[in-house]
Amino acid sequence: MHNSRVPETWSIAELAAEYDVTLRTIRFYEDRGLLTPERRGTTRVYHPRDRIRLALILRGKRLGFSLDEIAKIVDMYDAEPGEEGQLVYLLDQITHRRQELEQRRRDIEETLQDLAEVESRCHADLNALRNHKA
Amino acid sequence: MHNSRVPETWSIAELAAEYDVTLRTIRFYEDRGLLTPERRGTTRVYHPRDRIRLALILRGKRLGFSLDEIAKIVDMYDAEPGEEGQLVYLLDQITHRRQELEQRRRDIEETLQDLAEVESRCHADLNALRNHKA
DNA sequence: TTCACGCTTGACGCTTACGTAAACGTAAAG
DNA sequence: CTTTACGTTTACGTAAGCGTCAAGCGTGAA
Repeated sequence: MHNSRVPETWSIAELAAEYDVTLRTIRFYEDRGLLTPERRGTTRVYHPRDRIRLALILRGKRLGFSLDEIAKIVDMYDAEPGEEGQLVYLLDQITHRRQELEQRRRDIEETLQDLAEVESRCHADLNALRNHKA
Repeated sequence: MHNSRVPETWSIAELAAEYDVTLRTIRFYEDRGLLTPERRGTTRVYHPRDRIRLALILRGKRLGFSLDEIAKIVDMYDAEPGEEGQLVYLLDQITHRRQELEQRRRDIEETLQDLAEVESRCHADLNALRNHKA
C-alpha cells in the first residue's frame, strides 16, 4: 500500500481525455489565466487543484458563462481570506451570481413547460393522423 | 371601444425598447431567419408572432443556446402538424432539449450549493477578522 | 542510431453575435 | 426649405473560443 498523501498529478492528455476536451482547449484556458499547471522542463503537470478548476470551468461553460465570468467565479473558490473589503466584495459577487443563476433556473422551468405543451400537441397530432388512417 | 381583434403591430424601435436590445440585434436575427417581419415599403412591421418569437429567442440566449439551436427550438413552437415523420422528429428533438435543460438545471443546483459554501466561508472569515480586531 | 510518441510553442483561420459607422430614403415639424 | 426623427442597406471591425497546421524537442524502445 503506497502513501495515500502522494499528490496525484496528470498530463495534459490525461486531463483532456477525462473531460473530453482537446489539448488546445486546455492550453487556451491556461493562456487566459484559468489554469496554472506546474512545469517540469517544458511539460505541463496538472495537480488536483487544476483538475478541480477545469471541472468548474466546464460547468461554467455549460451554464453559458463567458470565460471572463468563469474566471471571476472560479477565483472566488480558492480566494485567500484577505482583507475585509475583499471579503465584502466577494459576498457581493456571490449575491450577483446567485441572482443570475436563479433567473436561469426560472428560464429553464418555463422552457420545460413550453416543451411539455409542444410535446402533448405532437402526441395529439400523431393520434389524429393515426385515427384518420384507421 | 375599438375592435379588440385589431392585430397589434410594432416598429423595430418599439420592440427594441421593450426587450432592451439594439435595432442591429433584431435585424441580425432576421438575417439568421429567426424573425420574418412584414414589410411596408422597406420598413419592417412586427406582428404578435414576431414579438413572441423574439421573447423566446432572448430566453434561449439567457440559457446559453446558440442562435442555431434557438432557431430549431423556436421553430418547434409554431411547426405545422405535418406528416408523421416530422412529428416523430419533433418529439425526438424535444427529448433531446429536455435532457440538455435538465443537465443545466443540475449544474445550476451544484453551483448554487458551491456558492453557499463560499459564502459561509466568507462570513466565517469576516467574523474572525472582527473578533481579532475587538 | 533511428524511430515513434507525446509534448511543446507559434501562428493563422474560422464561426458567432453582434458593434459601429457610412450613406441614403421618407415624412412630419418648425 | 431645412431640420429632426426614424427607418433602410452595405460593409468592415471585433472578441470569444477554439481548430488546425507547422516545426521542433526529449525520451524510451528496437
